[in-house]
Amino acid sequence: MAQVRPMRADARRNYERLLKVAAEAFAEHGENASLDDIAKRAGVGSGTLYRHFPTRQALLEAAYVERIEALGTRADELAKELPPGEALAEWLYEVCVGTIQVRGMKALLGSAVMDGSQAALTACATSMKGAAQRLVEAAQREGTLRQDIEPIEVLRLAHGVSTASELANGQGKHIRRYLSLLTDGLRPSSAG
Amino acid sequence: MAQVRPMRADARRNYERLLKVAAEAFAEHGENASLDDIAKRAGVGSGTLYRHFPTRQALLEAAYVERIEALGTRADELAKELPPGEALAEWLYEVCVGTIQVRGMKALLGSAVMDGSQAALTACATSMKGAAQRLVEAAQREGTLRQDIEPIEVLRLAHGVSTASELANGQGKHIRRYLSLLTDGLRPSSAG
DNA sequence: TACTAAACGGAGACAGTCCCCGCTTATTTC
DNA sequence: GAAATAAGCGGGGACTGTCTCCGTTTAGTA
Repeated sequence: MAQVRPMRADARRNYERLLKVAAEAFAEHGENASLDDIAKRAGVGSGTLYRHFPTRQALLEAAYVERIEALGTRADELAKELPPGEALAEWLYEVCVGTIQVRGMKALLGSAVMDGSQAALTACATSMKGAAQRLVEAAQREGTLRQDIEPIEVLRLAHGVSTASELANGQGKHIRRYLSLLTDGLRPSSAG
Repeated sequence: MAQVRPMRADARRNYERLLKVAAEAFAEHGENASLDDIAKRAGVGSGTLYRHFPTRQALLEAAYVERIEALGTRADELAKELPPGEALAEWLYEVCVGTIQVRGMKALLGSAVMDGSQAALTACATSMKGAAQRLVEAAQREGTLRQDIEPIEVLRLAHGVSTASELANGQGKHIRRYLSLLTDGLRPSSAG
């Protein structure tokens, strides 16, 4: 394997600054924050930005990997603390909250679970899918989640729930409700 | 009431052409089709386009009202043909299909059911919400839909289902499945 | 200190939005 | 039919954003 020579000091510095500024900008203006503006705020030319991050996706991804990987870790914590079904439910809740509250993460998570997206191979995607798989399989073993459903489908449906909650425009106030509608179904409960 | 003087013949002509071209363009390039390009293809200046349709939303709406109102009519047809629960299910399916297949309609339907959107007062929004209300209330009376859910929530959830199906990227192949997951819930069926 | 490859940065080509305002024309009036 | 007029046209241009190219600068090395 070719030895990867370490980044030059100035390059590393710029890279870090760009990431920091980008995270702020995406949080503030959403996924369409101006890239030239991010470069400017980071005190570099736009050429530098595009060299480090060839696409908006790449920058978005880099800016939020940590947060996404934290969701992966969180999945395992929840798996230890709660019974599988509840762990899955709570994890999906936290995923949805992140999706809505951190502007810019929606696009990223979306393309991570999108069939045919190049992003499907990225660290974010891998980490999300891994976490989902562990929780889903556990819940299925436990018998609280139907067998005929794939981990990635659960992620896609969660994304759908985020979309629905977003339309209700309450800073995520409706996530719990819509998630439980999805879990319980739209039919009247047998208890009702 | 002030008498509304009819549009001048040339104005009406341009208006019609713009609508026709816009519907094509949105279908082809999605909701972000270039407006100047639409003007050009319709053989008018961009000023003319912006005079008739001050915002992209306005154009989108005008281009698709008919189709949306057809969905309203369709709701009533289905209500006659099928028992309420099934009518609602089938109608939601058709709504989702439209949302996905006709590029550009997603944004429109989305803002129609979005809380706090100006579009919430438009013809599209009214017609969709009316149709949803009729079907939802019938299904609730019949007892096949839980009582604690609002018509607009059903529309939002359907929009979520469209989003999820879109991520699965099969030209709507997954709509039926995701819609029934929503209807039945994610728990194992009592039959299984 | 001198060399070199890596990295920088910003000008500029391009695409999109949207407004402004001088010009054109459909309609009305006589 | 000609003149008057207001409704409507249209494209130039200011602005914002993307992304590339290439001459210049600089970190790392010997």
